[in-house]
Amino acid sequence: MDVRTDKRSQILDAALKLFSDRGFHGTAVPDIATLAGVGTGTIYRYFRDKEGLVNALYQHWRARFNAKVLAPMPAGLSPRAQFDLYWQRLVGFARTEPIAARFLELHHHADYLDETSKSVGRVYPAAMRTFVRAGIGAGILRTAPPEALIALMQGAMLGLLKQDQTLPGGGVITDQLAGETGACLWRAIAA
Amino acid sequence: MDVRTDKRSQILDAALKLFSDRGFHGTAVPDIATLAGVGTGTIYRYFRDKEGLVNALYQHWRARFNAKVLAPMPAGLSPRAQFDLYWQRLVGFARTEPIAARFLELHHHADYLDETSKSVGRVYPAAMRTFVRAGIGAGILRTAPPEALIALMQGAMLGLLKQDQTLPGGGVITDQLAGETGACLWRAIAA
Amino acid sequence: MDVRTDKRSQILDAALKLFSDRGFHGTAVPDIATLAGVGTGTIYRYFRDKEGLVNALYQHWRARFNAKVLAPMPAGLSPRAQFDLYWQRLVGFARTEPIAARFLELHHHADYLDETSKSVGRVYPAAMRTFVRAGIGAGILRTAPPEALIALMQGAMLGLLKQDQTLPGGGVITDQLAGETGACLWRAIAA
Amino acid sequence: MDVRTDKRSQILDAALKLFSDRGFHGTAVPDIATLAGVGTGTIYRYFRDKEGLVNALYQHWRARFNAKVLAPMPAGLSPRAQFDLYWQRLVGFARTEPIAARFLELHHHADYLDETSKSVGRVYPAAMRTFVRAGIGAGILRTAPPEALIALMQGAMLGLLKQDQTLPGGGVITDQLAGETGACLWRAIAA
DNA sequence: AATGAATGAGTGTTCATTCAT
DNA sequence: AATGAATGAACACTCATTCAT
Repeated sequence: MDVRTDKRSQILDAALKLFSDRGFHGTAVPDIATLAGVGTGTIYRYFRDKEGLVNALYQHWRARFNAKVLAPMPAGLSPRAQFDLYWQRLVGFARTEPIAARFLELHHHADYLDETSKSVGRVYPAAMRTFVRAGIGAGILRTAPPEALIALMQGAMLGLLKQDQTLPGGGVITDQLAGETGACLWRAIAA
Repeated sequence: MDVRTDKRSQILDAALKLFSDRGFHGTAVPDIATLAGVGTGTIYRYFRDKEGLVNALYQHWRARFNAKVLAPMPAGLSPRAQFDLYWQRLVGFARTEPIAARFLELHHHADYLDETSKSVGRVYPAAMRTFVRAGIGAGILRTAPPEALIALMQGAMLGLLKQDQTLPGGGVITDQLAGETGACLWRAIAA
Repeated sequence: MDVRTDKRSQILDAALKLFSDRGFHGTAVPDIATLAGVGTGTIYRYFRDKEGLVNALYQHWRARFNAKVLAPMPAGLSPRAQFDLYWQRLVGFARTEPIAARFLELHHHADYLDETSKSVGRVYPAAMRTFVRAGIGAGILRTAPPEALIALMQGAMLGLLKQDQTLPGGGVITDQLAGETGACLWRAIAA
Repeated sequence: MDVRTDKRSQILDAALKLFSDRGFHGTAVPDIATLAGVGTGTIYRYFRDKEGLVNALYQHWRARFNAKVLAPMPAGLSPRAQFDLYWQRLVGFARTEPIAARFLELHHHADYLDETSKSVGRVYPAAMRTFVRAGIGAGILRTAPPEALIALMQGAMLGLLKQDQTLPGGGVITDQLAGETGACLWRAIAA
């Protein structure tokens, strides 16, 4: 077990939890240290400063999100099956990593994110735009402004997340709920 | 013009702008005073403290939002027309008060909101739930978990708002975009 | 009595004493505040930061020193009388402002001094160089490398100051001591 | 070469350089370790703590200085020749060990020096005092307060050192400059 | 013996809040 | 009523020192 990596991830985990609960400015560095079970100074051995920490955290989770949701699709899937897989991945991420999902949403476009973070953050929206445009062009998706379809797809996920957070402990996004929402969503955007 | 009321709203306006830009913890009280054109101390004549200010602000705008979106519907509207009116009001609020819309979304469920704020914040979700349940019961809306339909309705708006914020100056939610999104949304949730 | 000016000079006085006792890095800002009888935060209302404070202090005292020592000489003085007056001014400054004299010596060429400070700090050495060169050219001062004469003039003062600091409370530089040292010094440098 | 001694002197060398550049409080212990090419913890195997290190350093160099400058004079030298030798030794130390010379000057009377350091530091001034008093008594030096003559002798050296530090790299104290300064100085103090 | 990762007391600085004017 | 200078608690961050390896 690599100790260095170990402490680093303890810090990242603690920061993830606190930042997504209280926001960046609402979280004190010593609180992160305490939750991580390390000394305050230790945080500064792994990250340049508090901003360096959020950025590392953002890049870490945004990259994982991208990897999971934008992984290559198996060839030969029908458009509907493609959509289902995409939706399933999105829901999967939100369910296995609800705190990270909230963190990513909360810190999108924050002004303490550096260029690298912003750049990783642009990957997913860009892929969405490409996907939607292609779908409309191929006559699979409704002929409507891409922004409308994107708003619906992004929003459906946000809507589920928001409700999930309302309940203590979350865990509301059941298979059935996710499936039904996906089905409705497809009906909204399909041609 | 009542001077007292005048200063109070100058403060509320300044706070709205800064809180929605930088968040609660990222905003300094003296900055609010400067932007409002009043002395720092003056803020404490109108509000108990910084938390009192956000709560007043939240309650003010949440109430206006509720009043606008949940206003009584004219009698005799078809379900579809009712939905259109509701959607139109939602979009209307987001377009005439984009900063307030962002503020409300950003501060939903923040831990510095007091019971009154939380209570006002529950009115709209509750109304949505009632509306959706009634719609399903009446066979107008799709037979699906109410949470799914709510997620779609809430989310569609959030999706538009998010894209709007991405662009500098916003203003992207055109009549056409709003209309098309509403139409898709109806298709998603209608029976 | 201008309160603003008052607090500012209390802070400058406290900083002068502590910086010249313990050096820049050895002095904690809260200690300055305590000695000045103000809150810690108050220091930052008058000075950008700790460096801003030392620089203000340095410029203040270096300017006073320059004004006193380099003030225009009455016309018609013999070279010897000119030298005596200059020496008298130098000793006068060291005696009336021993702490400032020590502060100036201690912080000469410190790397936290900004360009303005360095620039004010160059005035006196430059004047010395000019004076010495002119004196040599006029046959009044010994024909020797200017650096040698400057070293002697600067050093004589430093030598007195150093001894003064050794004794508790200082106050050793009596009129007689200053006069004799000046006389010897003149013998060293006169043609 | 004894490894233990070797590391110890690497540390002393690094500390000398940094302390004379940035002062005691301005120098971080890990920086000393890095410059010395040893681990941070190693410093604490050779010295109790940071204060122990400065004190060892001060005592080391003050002792070398004393040994060099106060070494017994060959018998039978004329007063003038004795003075010349003394001055030559002083200049020699400043030229072969400019960093140590600066270090000793900078840390004279610092409050983190312990009794031993202060005691070693008193040897040279005491010897000076004895020498000057004897010279005056013997009619060789000017009849003037000893403090005046000491101030001139100490100061001349300081004056040269100060100018040397002003120039990048130093090395300004040429044989000629040192000789001329010494000659002037003798003129100042000789009877 | 030597290390350097880890620590937490201590630093410089900010900012919510007060209060004399 | 309105102010903004003043405050000190709380923050982000540093660094002398320790200790497991």
